Amino acid sequence: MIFDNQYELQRIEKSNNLKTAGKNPYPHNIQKDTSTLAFKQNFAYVASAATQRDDTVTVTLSGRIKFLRVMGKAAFVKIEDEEGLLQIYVARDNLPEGFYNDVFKKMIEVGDIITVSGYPFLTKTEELSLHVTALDITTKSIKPLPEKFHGLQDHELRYRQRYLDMIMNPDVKNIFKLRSKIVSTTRTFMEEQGFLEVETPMMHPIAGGANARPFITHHNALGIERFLRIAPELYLKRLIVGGFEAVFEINRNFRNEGMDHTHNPEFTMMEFYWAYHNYEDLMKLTEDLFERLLSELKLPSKLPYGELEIDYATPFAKIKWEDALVEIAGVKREAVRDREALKTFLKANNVKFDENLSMAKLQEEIFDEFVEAKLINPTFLTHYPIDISPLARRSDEDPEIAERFEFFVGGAEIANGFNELNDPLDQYERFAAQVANKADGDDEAHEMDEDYIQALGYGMAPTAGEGIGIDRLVMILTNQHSIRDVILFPAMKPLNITKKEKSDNE
RNA sequence: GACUCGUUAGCUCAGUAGGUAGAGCAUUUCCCUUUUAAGGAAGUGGUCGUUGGUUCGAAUCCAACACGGGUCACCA
Repeated sequence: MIFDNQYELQRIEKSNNLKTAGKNPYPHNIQKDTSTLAFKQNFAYVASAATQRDDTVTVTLSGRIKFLRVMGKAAFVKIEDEEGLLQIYVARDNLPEGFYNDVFKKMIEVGDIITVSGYPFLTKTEELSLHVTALDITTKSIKPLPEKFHGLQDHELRYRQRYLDMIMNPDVKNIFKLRSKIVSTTRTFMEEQGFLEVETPMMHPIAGGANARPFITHHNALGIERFLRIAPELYLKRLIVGGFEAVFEINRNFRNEGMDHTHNPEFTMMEFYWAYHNYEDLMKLTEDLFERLLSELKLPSKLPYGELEIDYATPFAKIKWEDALVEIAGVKREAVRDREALKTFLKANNVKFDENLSMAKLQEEIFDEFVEAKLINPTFLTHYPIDISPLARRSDEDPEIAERFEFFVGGAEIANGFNELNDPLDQYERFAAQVANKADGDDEAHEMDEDYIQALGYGMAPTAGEGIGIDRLVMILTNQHSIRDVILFPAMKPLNITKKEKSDNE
């Protein structure tokens, strides 16, 4: 039996007693005609009424019992629905003979969902409450709730049992309401800009579009392996080849890598591709999106993020990659394109690195170590080295530079965009180089995607594309510092995994 | 993956010269018809994360493992 502790057994007995008393502990077709919030709004006038009540009206609402204070022949109960708490007053003499003592006190308890009818009144302490004239069980809870004052604190339980977290910490619901609003606002905004929302495969024959290790799954009928997508990029660009000129997708990506406060194995990204536009247009669109989000969410332009304050006033700052290394990291201007000088800089700052790294990778080490965390206000980094931008178009002015930007807020990467490489031969060679890297042991290097090359062979209009991490976007806008606090059911290790199961998988 | 801290009643937490476990809330019984973590009285409730080891004796000391938090690494 899954419910076998003493509290659960007691509650099951109460549930059975309800049945014996002719009351279904799980009835359906509940007719409620108001909510806790509407009750408080609609009956505020009771406070100024002479009798401090209005017993000419009767309303019905449902909620979960969060507090129960029985004082002999009367009780105060706080019930909670989606919108909040409401106090109800239950007195013996207002209920059918015997109901209060035999049913209410014996069979109904904290955690149960009840439906009550009654009229509004003001208590001695001037709290607008419902004076109950009818009360019934709506859903019997056979699991006791955590302690009412401290609630549920344990992070592990909060993530594993999000439903319980939501019951005990109702504020978490606000984060997910905001998340929903952010996604729907983003979707509406993109559609208004003329983008078409599309859905591309989640199961890929080749995991491409990013450098990351994929999850592998199996197709039984075909007897082949599939990879959960690490990015939708290559499919979306096939659609540009096919003739759509502005597409976007908001959906999940899967990366088989470590988990921490900014990484969940499945995460939500918006990617969009815009033909006949360039990455400057993307940056403008990103600014416009943020302005829209702040106004839609009714947020001021300066938002707290932990100890920081982030100023979202547009236009956002722009800084070139090499300038950031010089001005923020403190690399000497003449050293920026000098491999040996970059190594000297890294050594002088006690950064461990691989001596064989290319110049761009050395720059990246410096960037990651000394620049990224300092990009607090929204900032576009531009003029990336081509060497660390395998899918981006080469600059016409400087072949070492990619027409690309990354967007940082609060010291974290939020978006990445660039002019797409549409030269099929150049793309073929870059894939070939990645394949060589893979052969040398880089298990995150791209594989050759011949169909994608074929697609580019037909000609992809000049296109700019961008990916925005939705989870991180939600984090910075809601002042949450763990990705697990913006994902309803974050990935957790399984409990009770046996050693055998584990060794079987190794 | 590394380091580190944690895991004790349903929940929040105490608990070492090593001597078969405590509080508050919850729960059970009783009192109480305007409470606000209601109050008063008396009870029930625990494989002290798991498995081994040291010991006459382990929640406590040791080891391994599991899960979680934090930091780092990985993640353009």
